[in-house]
Amino acid sequence: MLDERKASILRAVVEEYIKTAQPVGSGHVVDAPGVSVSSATVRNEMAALETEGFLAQPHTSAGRIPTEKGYRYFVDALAQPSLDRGSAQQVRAFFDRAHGEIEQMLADTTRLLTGLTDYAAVVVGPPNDAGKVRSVQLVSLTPRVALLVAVLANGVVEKRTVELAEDTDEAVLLRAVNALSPAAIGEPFAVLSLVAPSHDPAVEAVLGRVRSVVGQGGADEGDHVFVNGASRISASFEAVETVRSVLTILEQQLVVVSLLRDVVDRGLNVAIGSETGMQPLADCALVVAPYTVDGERVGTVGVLGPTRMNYPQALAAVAVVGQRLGHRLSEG
Amino acid sequence: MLDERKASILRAVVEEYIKTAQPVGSGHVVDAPGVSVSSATVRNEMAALETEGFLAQPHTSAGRIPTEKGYRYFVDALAQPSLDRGSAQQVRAFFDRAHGEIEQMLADTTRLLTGLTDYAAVVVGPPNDAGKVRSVQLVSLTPRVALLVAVLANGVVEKRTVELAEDTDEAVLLRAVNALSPAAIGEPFAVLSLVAPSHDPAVEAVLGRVRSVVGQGGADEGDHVFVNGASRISASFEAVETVRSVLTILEQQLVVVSLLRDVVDRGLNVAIGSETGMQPLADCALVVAPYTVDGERVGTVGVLGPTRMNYPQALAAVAVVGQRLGHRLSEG
DNA sequence: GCTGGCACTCGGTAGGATCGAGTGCCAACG
DNA sequence: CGTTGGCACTCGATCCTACCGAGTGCCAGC
Repeated sequence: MLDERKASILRAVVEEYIKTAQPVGSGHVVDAPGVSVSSATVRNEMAALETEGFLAQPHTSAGRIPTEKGYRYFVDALAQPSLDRGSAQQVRAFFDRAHGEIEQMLADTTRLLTGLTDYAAVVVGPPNDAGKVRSVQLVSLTPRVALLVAVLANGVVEKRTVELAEDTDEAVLLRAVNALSPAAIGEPFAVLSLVAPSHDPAVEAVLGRVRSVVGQGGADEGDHVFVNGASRISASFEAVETVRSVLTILEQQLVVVSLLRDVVDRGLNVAIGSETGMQPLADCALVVAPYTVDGERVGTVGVLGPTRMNYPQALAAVAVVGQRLGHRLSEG
Repeated sequence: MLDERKASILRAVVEEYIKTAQPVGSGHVVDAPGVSVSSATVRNEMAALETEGFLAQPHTSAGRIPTEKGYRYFVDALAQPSLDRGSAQQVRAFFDRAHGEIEQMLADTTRLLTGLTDYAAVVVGPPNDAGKVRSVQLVSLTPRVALLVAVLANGVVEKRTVELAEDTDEAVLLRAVNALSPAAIGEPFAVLSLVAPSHDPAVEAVLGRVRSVVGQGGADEGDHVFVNGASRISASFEAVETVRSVLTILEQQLVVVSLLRDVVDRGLNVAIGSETGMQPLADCALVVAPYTVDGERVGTVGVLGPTRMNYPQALAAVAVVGQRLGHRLSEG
């Protein structure tokens, strides 16, 4: 815990550093609110903050920059989320006219977040076992290939190609659907892999294929992730090397999903630097918020930026977008 | 047209520059195949190539680097596509085990191309009017929202949310589907917007919504684009500013689609620098190949890298992947 | 026409001086 | 005793200069 004055100084350093990306000297802090002492006193306090681990010096006789611990204290105790009027308006407008297909909407949500914060945005959609199956269909595409299409109550459409024996005709597909529908409707999608065997060998051949594709599809692509604004990463960092490694992370959907899940599971809404658990994100901070549909957490929205990000704005944007998105998906 | 020796020198300069990213001096060219003259002669020839516009000097007394015209000549006359054994094997393996859902497969194809070339890869999928409708369905999600799901013969699933009057019941949806199916099956998806009016006002209300969402959906999201390997862009350029502007382009799907379409329409398979028509891509080259399903061009694959890209490899990779992808989609 | 030789150019690197923002410390003050 | 002005000191950033060397253009001779 920091006393009032130290807290004010830390806040001033963090805010200044976020704005300028330059180490902050005692001279720049003296006229910050809550700091009505001389620069010499500020220096003493800053030295104390350094030994306590909140600030660091890039080199002797330079200003201070916040450490992860400093950012953490700032986020926990000093920053209060605030969204400027224009952004709030933008969010409202977005969700007022938001309509249409769920995936499209989640993708558009990443664009909204990118626009609000100028950082890369991530939205993890509802997992495919979140929605109960509303409809199952098998559509023949070619003589040897059919498409299994399942519409879930939350609007997600799951599809899998099903390879068929050469001589499978439409009637068999129809019978297969009739076997699948009662078993699946009202249940999670994954239940399709447990459909009971059929007496008819032709139908059972189809059901066998269905069981296997339902399982395997879920394994490697269980969640739908949407990423946007990767180009903003390159605006946040000087070192091209950093940019490359962060972009590489963002391209790996599975990594992104587990990263967000991990952070949310730890009960955090901000992960700073090493708190992300990923070495390439050492200079990044991740602000996340889960969103709920009918009281249940079904997904996450977040933004990824540099550790020196505008936390008040990012926190507010992520929070309000998560909340509104949940609402929007709840009402359907 | 260049004489044999000039061509050999140009080839040597381009290949060397692609490898090293350093201006190439006459000394590095003398022991290239086809150049059995002294460095003084090479200097004379290089000076000639410069006045002819194939080479440029970053500054006096530096080596030469290729101009766009130089790259163009190299691509047109000197480069022959070649895929190393390992890559060819990789492509074959990919398409042998490729199966499953079309969108997933197109996305995986971008990953394949990125892996082969180490450049950003783009795949434009079949437009939604390329496939004939195989099945139409209206699935009720909530009392006021239904989902229109159309499965096309090429495996693409088009979906639109349809808002309903409060009192629309399942029977009405069923009647609406019965009106839609005969009109649409065997026709392009867009035909759904022309479905004949129904006598039943409740059904007609649904059809009206369907007509409007079919049209509007197609307007802003007609083509499916898949981009991958954006992080490779940051490995290709030194200047973070260049990286940012190229990434920004790649994020705009509509821009990417029209860029590729434009290049293909001009009959090119390579667009170098300003040939792309986009100022931010001045330092980039785009290698594309259309792919055909049943003899009809339905999409494009491509890679985007620096102008000093490995053209032989990129040309070969894009060509073979385009061809194999077309095959794969043709057989279904 | 090709080649070796040569003077010249000019970016890149290294060393050195200077500048200034910022620090730590200390003595003095209320 | 906490606060403050003063001061010596540090060290990255900037600028200048010298120098090196890769590379060039040109020319005379083969």
